[in-house]
Amino acid sequence: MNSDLQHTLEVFPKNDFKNNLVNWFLAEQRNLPWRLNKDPYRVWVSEIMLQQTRVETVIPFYNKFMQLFPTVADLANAKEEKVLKAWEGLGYYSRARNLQSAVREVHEVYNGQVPNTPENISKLKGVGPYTAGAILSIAYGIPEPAVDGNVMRVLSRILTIREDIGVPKNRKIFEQAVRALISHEDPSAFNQGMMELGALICTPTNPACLLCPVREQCMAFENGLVNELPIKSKKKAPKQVELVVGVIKNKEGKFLIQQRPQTGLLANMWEFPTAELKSNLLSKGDTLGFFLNEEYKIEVEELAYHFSIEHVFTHLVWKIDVYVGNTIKESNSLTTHKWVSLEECKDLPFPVVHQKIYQQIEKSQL
DNA sequence: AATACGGGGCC
DNA sequence: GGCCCAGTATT
Repeated sequence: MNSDLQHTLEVFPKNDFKNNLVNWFLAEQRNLPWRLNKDPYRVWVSEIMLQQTRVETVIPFYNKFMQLFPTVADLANAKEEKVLKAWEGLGYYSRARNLQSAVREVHEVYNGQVPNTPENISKLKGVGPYTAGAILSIAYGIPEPAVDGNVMRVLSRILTIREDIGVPKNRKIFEQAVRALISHEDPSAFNQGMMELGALICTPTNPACLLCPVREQCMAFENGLVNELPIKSKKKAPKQVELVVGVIKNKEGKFLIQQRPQTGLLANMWEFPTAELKSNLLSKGDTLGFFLNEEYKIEVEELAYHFSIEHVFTHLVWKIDVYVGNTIKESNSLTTHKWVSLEECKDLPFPVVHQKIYQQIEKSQL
C-alpha cells in the first residue's frame, strides 16, 4: 500500500467515520427505484445505467426498463433492437448490448442467478471493478470496494489523498482505503453512503461541509483544503468532424435510413445516410450525392441544403449539414437499410442527434 | 497508459 | 465553453 496512505490510516478515526457515514445514509438516503429491494438483477441494471450518468437522468429509463424486462429471463429473451430502443437517449449504448450479453450468460450458465463472487461476477461483459463491488456489496452484503468518481472525490478530501483521480491506476489506492474503512456489518450502506455523500454533500464544487456527517473526520476540512482536492488532470479537447446527412424521400413518401456498424460509435443504431467530408475538393452536396449513388445506387433530384446541427460527444463534435432530396427509387427492405415513414422511425433506436433531424423534418412537413 | 464511447445539466 | 456524472473495453 501507498506509504503516505498507510500512515494516514493508522491515525485515522475509522470507527467514527464508518458509524457516522452509515447512520447518516440509513437516515437520509434518497428514495430511489433500485432501492426498492436487493434483487441482484435490479441492482445490476441500475449500476450499469448509472455509469457516467446522473441519478435524475437514470430514474425514468430504469423504471421503463424494469417494466419491459423485469427479470433475467425477460432480458435474455428480448430482441436486441428492443433493448437498444429502451436505452435510446441514455448514451454509451455498448452498455446495453454488453448487459444483455452478460444477462444471457447468467441465464444460461448460472441458471439465472447473478454470480456472488468477485471472480465470477467480474467475468461478465460490462462488469468492471466498480460494478462488481457495487453488486456484491449492495445485493449480497459482501465487503468489497465500489470505487466510482464520488468515492475518489470524497476519500481524496477525507484522507487528503493527492493522487490524480483522473489517472486510472490510482483507483487502486482508493480501493485500499475503502478496504481499510468499510463496514463489515453493513457494506451496502457504507458503499452507498460514500456515493450518496458525494452526490448530496461532498459535491465537486461548493460542497455542503456544514451539513456533512463526517466533517469531524475530514482532514481536508480541518486543513482548509476542501477546494484544492481532489486533484484531477484535464482532458484534451474533442475532435471536430464535418458530416453531411441526407433526408431522402422516395415516390411512396418513405425515407431512407441505414443501420450503423455493429462496433464503434453508436453501434447498431439507425440513422439517416451520412457521409463524412474528407477533402475540400468536393462540395458538401456533391459529397452526399456521390455517397448515395455509390452506396445505394440512387439518383436524387434537387438535393438541397436544409439546415445545420451540431452535436457534442465526449471525444468529438459532429458539425452536420442536413440536405433534403427526392428519388424515384421504389421501396424495398434490406437488412442494413430501410425505407420508412417518420412514424416508423420512432419505433427504431436512433441516436439523439438523428432524432432531432427527423423531428425537424416532421415540423417542416416535407 | 491512452483512447473510444453519449448525453444532459450546471456554472 | 468546460466540467462532471454510481466506468468499461480496447488498443
